[in-house]
Amino acid sequence: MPLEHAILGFLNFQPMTGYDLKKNFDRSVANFWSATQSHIYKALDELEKKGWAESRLIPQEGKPNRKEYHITGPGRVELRHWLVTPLPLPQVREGWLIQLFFSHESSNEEITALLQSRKEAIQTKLKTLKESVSTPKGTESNGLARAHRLWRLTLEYGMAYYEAELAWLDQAIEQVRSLPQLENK
Amino acid sequence: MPLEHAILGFLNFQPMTGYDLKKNFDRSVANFWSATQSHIYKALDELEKKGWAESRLIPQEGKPNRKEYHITGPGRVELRHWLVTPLPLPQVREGWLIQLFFSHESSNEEITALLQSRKEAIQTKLKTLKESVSTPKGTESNGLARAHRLWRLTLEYGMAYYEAELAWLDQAIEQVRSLPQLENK
DNA sequence: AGCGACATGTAAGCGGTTACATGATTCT
DNA sequence: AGAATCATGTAACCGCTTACATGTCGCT
Repeated sequence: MPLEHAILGFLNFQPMTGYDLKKNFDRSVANFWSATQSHIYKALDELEKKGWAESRLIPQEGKPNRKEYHITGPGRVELRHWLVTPLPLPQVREGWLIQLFFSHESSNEEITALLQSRKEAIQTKLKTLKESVSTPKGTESNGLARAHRLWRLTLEYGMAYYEAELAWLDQAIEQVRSLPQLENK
Repeated sequence: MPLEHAILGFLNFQPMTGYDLKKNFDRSVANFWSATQSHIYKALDELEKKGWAESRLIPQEGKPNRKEYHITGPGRVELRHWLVTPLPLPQVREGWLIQLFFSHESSNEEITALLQSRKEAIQTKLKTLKESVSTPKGTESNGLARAHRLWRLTLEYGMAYYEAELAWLDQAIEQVRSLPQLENK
């Protein structure tokens, strides 16, 4: 389960509360894995049950108490093991391809509009990705070079992916324009 | 919900049982949307509740009875509407990018092996896609040209996607090889 | 004798989302 | 006065998967 292991990954860096984790998710891995607060809290319970993390209460004044989780020995072992174990390719699930597939009764213009709207959505996604890669947040100090380059790689993956899709969309829009029109209707 | 609408798409072509639908899913859209039998039966119940499909029992001898579903008027309206309504981009969820992101404590060799194994998985996926595009199953007769070309487009999307990922993988493997090694360990 | 095609479903569980609930402090 | 930040969770639901259950016919 990537969520649990992502949490372990963060805890391996430093102890955190569920709240801290949420912020870290949003800041660093939201591009390829988002998590809701409630989901994170559930996962933390699970991690504690499995003995991969432990929590301790840190009382605070004026603010709610912190329930800080830290990774355990077995947690580190598990994390290291998971990190080098290839994940199976999950089932592809692209609803909009279903639309395209069954669009033979739509007009060429309707299909083009559908593809065009997807193109715009992808373009804005690509734009925000490009912005986040050009603003290197965080202190790029001493030992971080390695982690930083891996982080960049994940961003580059996203960009390559979106750019490939845009190229396909352009070509698909061209093809749809020259499709034989429907007879009936 | 793409599953329900995919079923409507098939029923719009001709009346079918859950069993027939499963076969059609496996044959034609499995590349981008797979469905289990149990899931299809549930969705058919739903469709009937919503009035988008109706069933009738066709007794058979020697074989189990067929419960054949056909699309209704409102079902057709719904399908046409859904087909031209852009879907929101779903959350990206790539577990293996989580692995890459947290791999800064793995050795360069371990990271390369991970990417390499993904490369092989993608290559076999691409190969089967290429095979299915070169064996044009089904009668390519008169009115099918339009539907057939849309089907081809979906396959081309898959191929473009996998090829882009392979290109990225090659480049990523190169980069990882030249990463500064870990100090500690 | 055993497997695959034909045909229908139920039940349990899992990963994830959305909505709800609470409450002090600090900044605008 | 109102919003944002800090901080924790529960409950309900949803889409989907996996496992289970049943039974005939025809082919090898």
